[in-house]
Amino acid sequence: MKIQVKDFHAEKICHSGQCFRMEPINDTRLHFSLIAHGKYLEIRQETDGINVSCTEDDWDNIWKDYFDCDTDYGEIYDIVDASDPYLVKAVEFGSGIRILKQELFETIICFIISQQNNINRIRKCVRELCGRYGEERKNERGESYHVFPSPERLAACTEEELRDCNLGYRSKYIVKTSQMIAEGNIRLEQIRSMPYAEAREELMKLSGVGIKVAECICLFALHHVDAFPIDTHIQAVLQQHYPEGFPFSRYQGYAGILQQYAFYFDIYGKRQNSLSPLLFGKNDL
DNA sequence: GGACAGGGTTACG
DNA sequence: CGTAACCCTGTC
Repeated sequence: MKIQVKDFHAEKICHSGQCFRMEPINDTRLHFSLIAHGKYLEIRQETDGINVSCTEDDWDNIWKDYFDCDTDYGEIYDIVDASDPYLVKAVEFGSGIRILKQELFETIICFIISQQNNINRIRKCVRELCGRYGEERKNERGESYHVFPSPERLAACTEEELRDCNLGYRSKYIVKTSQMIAEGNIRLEQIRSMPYAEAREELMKLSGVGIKVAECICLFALHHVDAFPIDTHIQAVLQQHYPEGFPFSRYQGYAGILQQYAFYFDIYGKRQNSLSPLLFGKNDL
């Protein structure tokens, strides 16, 4: 099914570090698979939108919102301070990145895994976790895929079992956090309806969730767009380009999105950076 | 081939 | 409140 949508760059989204179950198909740069909400989706990049492998119903009920398609990301360019060359460049470089609305439990676990870790390895860990503990299903072509495991399933794992997924010391956090959620001590339903500050505070009660991970969960699952996770990259950016402080008040309602663009620019924008398997550019579709 | 770092958090002192 | 320790793998 063909979807007309502006400012949608599948490849950049895939590598932006906010999601870990979207992958290139056959190392292409235009064709991607994604597993979420128990479903398998393929996305093909077109010049004026994307082609998706789902029914119209699923697009309307699931994916449209998942990709935040009701938000006009073109607005971002208009509100960025034209006299801030760093941000102008970052936003230009990251154009087409959207902030996804991912599932809460999955996002919690993925970002616990993300600490002291890099994107490729996070992907590998998550793939392993899903392969072992996620329910198996078949896509339209009869190929099997695994959905993200339930809190109950992960709560039943021992720390040692999870270590086999190369999770290291994070295994303990994942068992504990899954147990807290499965036993109902922390209620995800409630967190979903909380305002940003409250949700962040509640998330930090989970084992292995500190301020940075909580901010990531707020931004990439709960769509609190003022969340502003500060990792080592962003820390360096703030020090280098905003010694007087980042103008948060100017960018209310956009801080998280700008953070994501800055993060992406910092990782891939410098060409000599070996992390970058590809050279992205503005006209690089 | 060993050392180091990779989107931090916890548990100490 | 600052800082070591946590685990593993890809990279140089």
